[in-house]
Amino acid sequence: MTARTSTESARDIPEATVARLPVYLRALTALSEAGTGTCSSEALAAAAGVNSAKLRKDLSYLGSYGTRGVGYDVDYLRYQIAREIGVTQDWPVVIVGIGNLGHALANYSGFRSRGFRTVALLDADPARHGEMVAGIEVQPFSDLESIVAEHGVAIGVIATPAVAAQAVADRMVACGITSILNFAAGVLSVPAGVDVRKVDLSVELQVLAYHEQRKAQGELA
Amino acid sequence: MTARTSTESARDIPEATVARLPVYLRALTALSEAGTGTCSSEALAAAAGVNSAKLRKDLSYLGSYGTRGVGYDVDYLRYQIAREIGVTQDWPVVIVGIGNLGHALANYSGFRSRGFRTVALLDADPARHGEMVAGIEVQPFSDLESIVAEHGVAIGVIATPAVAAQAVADRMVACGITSILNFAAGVLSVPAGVDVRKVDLSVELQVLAYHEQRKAQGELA
DNA sequence: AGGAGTTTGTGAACGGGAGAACAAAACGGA
DNA sequence: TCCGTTTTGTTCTCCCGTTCACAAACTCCT
Ligand SMILES: NC(=O)c1ccc[n+]([C@@H]2O[C@H](COP(=O)([O-])OP(=O)(O)OC[C@H]3O[C@@H](n4cnc5c(N)ncnc54)[C@H](O)[C@@H]3O)[C@@H](O)[C@H]2O)c1
Ligand SMILES: NC(=O)c1ccc[n+]([C@@H]2O[C@H](COP(=O)([O-])OP(=O)(O)OC[C@H]3O[C@@H](n4cnc5c(N)ncnc54)[C@H](O)[C@@H]3O)[C@@H](O)[C@H]2O)c1
Repeated sequence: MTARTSTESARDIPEATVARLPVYLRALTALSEAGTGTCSSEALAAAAGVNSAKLRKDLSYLGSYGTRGVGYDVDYLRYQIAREIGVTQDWPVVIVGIGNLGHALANYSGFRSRGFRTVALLDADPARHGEMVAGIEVQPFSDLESIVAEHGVAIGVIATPAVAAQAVADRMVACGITSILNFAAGVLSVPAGVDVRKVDLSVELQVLAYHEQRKAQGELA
Repeated sequence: MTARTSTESARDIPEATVARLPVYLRALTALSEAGTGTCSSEALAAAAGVNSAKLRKDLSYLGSYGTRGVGYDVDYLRYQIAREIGVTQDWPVVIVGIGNLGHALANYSGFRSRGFRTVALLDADPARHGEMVAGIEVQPFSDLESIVAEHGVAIGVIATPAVAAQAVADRMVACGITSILNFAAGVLSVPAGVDVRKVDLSVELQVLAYHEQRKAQGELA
């Protein structure tokens, strides 16, 4: 929006790099827990499953945190990446649609341990209200506005059926949520300034099926 | 492997296009159910949430299934895409790790309706054996080999904790599975010829957090 | 102090995908 | 039959991301 004259970490990081930083972060955490103090770009790249040149270029967008001839300090680099992607702070999250998938998400401990705190579970079905899931009570969807206002929620997760997803997204956007993780099928339309990421398991399986079919065809030749 | 002298559909489709074909397929299904017989690239692109030029280029890799001045026949195009990505046939699938996420996946009807049939639910924990989930009995993980052989399974889904994922993948590969959908964190190492797709929900949230943080920084300036 | 050995950070070449723009083709009406 | 309209299929250009390759920088050993 405005010109970016601020302090450090003001350079804009390529999207492809942003998507890999969490992978590096996880690999560094594993190394740290294993007692490793220092690692080379080669070793970290192997742990993260990427090319080492790509890793070094990715890290170079953050700054020069390595030492030539030595490598990277695991804990220091871990902190720098965590700070850059914003997981040093605590992100309140609401999950809407507590069905099969919503239950699994609510019970997933990996979110909490990475800086995401589920502050509410919402569902439109009155039969679900009051149920305790992972220590949190399922509340009516109509409580969305007050909860978002109270906790300053910026991130919402949609796990409702596809037909309800757009309406849920509209409500979320209206009350100030600016990032949405969507598990429902179909495209969400949201105003500019709101980020949507979509996870579509059917697409993943269908891509696998395509390649599988090609393998089978090849064998006939 | 060998030169590709076979019949039609022998051209190789770009990966980015392959990943979008399932999206077009879903949009076409919705149009068909709404009674639409014909649609333009513009209309279909809007329904799928992509640029119309991109859509036309994607479809051109399959062949010339449209009619200039008219558009595409919805059902005909739907069949052509389904055939190309291999969802006209039935794909048997095994799910390993029937915990929170495994339950949700087993209960998900969207897989069955898109040509994927869950033939077995496997778990290493004896306490889970015999439990019925979505009409299927949870079986011991050691039954993997016989089930894969019996049903000709080519696609496996891993929903175990991260520590077990590599071992599960090794067993899958050893008994002939050549496509894996992995929900566990960390990188899987598999031999060439085996496709792995990874779904990492934490990464998705962290990417959202990164952009969210940048938005917040911008407001201070 | 100096040289050999490592490893980072980055410039440059390369490849693939996105989007604009247009020619070719089909249709409909006169 | 012919012309205007619509929409596809494709070409061309640009941009982003990947990878190679190497100079700069640091450590360690003699
Ligand atoms: N279960 C899976 O493994 C899986 C996999 C891929 C995609 N999905 C998608 O995720 C979504 C949820 O799947 P599921 O299996 O959990 O479905 P589900 O039917 O079990 O749960 C949906 C929940 O959303 C609630 N809901 C419906 N309308 C609502 C509204 N307007 N506001 C708030 N809540 C509402 C329902 O009461 C229900 O509890 C679906 O869109 C599905 O396509 C699920
Ligand atoms: N629940 C979620 O929403 C969610 C989200 C993102 C990622 N994940 C990932 O998905 C995986 C599963 O998550 P979950 O919440 O279902 O965990 P969970 O602990 O509820 O379930 C794991 C299941 O795997 C079984 N298992 C363990 N070792 C096994 C082995 N060697 N062979 C076969 N089965 C084995 C366990 O008995 C258990 O039933 C984890 O890796 C998790 O990080 C889960």
